[in-house]
Amino acid sequence: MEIDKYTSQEKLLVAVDCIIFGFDGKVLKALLIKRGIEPEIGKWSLMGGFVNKNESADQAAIRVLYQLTGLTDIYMEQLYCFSEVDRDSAGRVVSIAYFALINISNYNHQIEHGHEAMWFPLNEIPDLIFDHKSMVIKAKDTLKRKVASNPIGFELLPPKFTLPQLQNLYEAIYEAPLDKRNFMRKILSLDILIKLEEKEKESSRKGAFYYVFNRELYSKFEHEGLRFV
Amino acid sequence: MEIDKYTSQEKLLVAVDCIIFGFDGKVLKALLIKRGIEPEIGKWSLMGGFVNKNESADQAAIRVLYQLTGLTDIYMEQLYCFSEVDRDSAGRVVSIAYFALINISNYNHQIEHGHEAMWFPLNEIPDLIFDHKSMVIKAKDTLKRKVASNPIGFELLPPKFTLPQLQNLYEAIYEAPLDKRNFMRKILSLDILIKLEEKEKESSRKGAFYYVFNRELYSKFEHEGLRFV
DNA sequence: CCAAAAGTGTTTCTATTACACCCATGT
DNA sequence: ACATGGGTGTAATAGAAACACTTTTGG
Repeated sequence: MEIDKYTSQEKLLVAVDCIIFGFDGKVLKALLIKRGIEPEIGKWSLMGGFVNKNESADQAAIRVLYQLTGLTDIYMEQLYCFSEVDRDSAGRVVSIAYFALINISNYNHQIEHGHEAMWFPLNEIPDLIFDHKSMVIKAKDTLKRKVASNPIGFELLPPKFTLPQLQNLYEAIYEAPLDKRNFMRKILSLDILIKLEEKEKESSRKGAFYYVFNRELYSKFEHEGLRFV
Repeated sequence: MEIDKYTSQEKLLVAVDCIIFGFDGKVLKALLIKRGIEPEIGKWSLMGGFVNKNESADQAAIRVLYQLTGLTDIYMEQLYCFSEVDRDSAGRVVSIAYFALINISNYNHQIEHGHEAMWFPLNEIPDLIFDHKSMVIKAKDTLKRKVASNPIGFELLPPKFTLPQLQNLYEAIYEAPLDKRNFMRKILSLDILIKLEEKEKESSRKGAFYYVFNRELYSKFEHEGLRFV
């Protein structure tokens, strides 16, 4: 049984596309796939799929991401709805773009999923189908803006991370160097990180202390009241 | 002739809904209409309509606004795409919400358009159909955030306005009083307003100088580099 | 002459920036 | 012993916040 009292209205195909960001310690990357269906089969593309009648766009984005990468429980946020009439050369498709932030090491483990997926540094994104390039650009802008006042950068790092790692991340997002002392002071003054006794010893002889982000400490602020950079 | 190679995919109804903000000199308001179609006919609602196959969501929003108010050339921005499966009780409709900023005196002139439209102060919004209330709330949040770093507040005022009027607007949006001297200094230091010789004499005996926003002066900054408050 | 709103400066405080050396450790 | 990246403090500057009186003019 289906209710639908809006007869004689034109329906449209509705899709989701995901800009998946990852950080390898040095540069920000986006995950792309070789498109598996016509048209434009074989070209690089964002991960996407259609929204079914029984699911919301959020649910579709989560499903698509899971089907194509096997990933669950990842940070995802609606970016923008792209709806130019001719944006898809094969039909009228409205696409709701999402951006996702993932800890890149979580995905390299499960690349065996078989899809031809590949990480591209953001300044080496190849030609993409349709309007996917502008989706990536908008996602990058939005990330840059949001990361300054929301605690979402942590989503791109492992649960335990060092301050130099966090700083590298911010430098990659801003494409600008930051002062080590000022950065440390500012981040620590927010009082949302917990310092562990343990040290990361891979990338230096001295070793850098691990920290974890503490959501409880952050939630005191709630209403976007923090400046991270 | 119609191309559409994505056969066997479910299509959905796609709509736009507009949160129209106005400012009467004292309080921020939203323009609502009594819904003219079933279901929920006669209840208060945002202005909305379906997206046709041959138009983008932006175009649909502009069209809907024109059809319902007669207004053209107004500031409008995509807010968010609402797509919960049950958001519309009469069928599966994905709605792309837009917010519009208008100079309220432009619309009071043409209220003869016959639709049962009415301005409501933002803190006196009645019950609205579907998820329209959450659209209004999100629009208000977004406006609050954007107005701090983008020169969009001016869209809510007449072309010529006084600094006290501008301050009242910011106070209404922030729901907080601002210091007159600090506000004036900050706004004028941005160097994007041009002072006219003319004074507004309605609201005080002394009269307040008119200013106009100068888009050329602003465009030097471009990349969201300004803080208005 | 008075009520009502416009306009005007200075000081305090807080946040941001700039900057250079020592520390710990594995090889 | 040395090379490598981690960790630390202080001074200068700029921006934000607090604050009260004078000006204009229509009635």
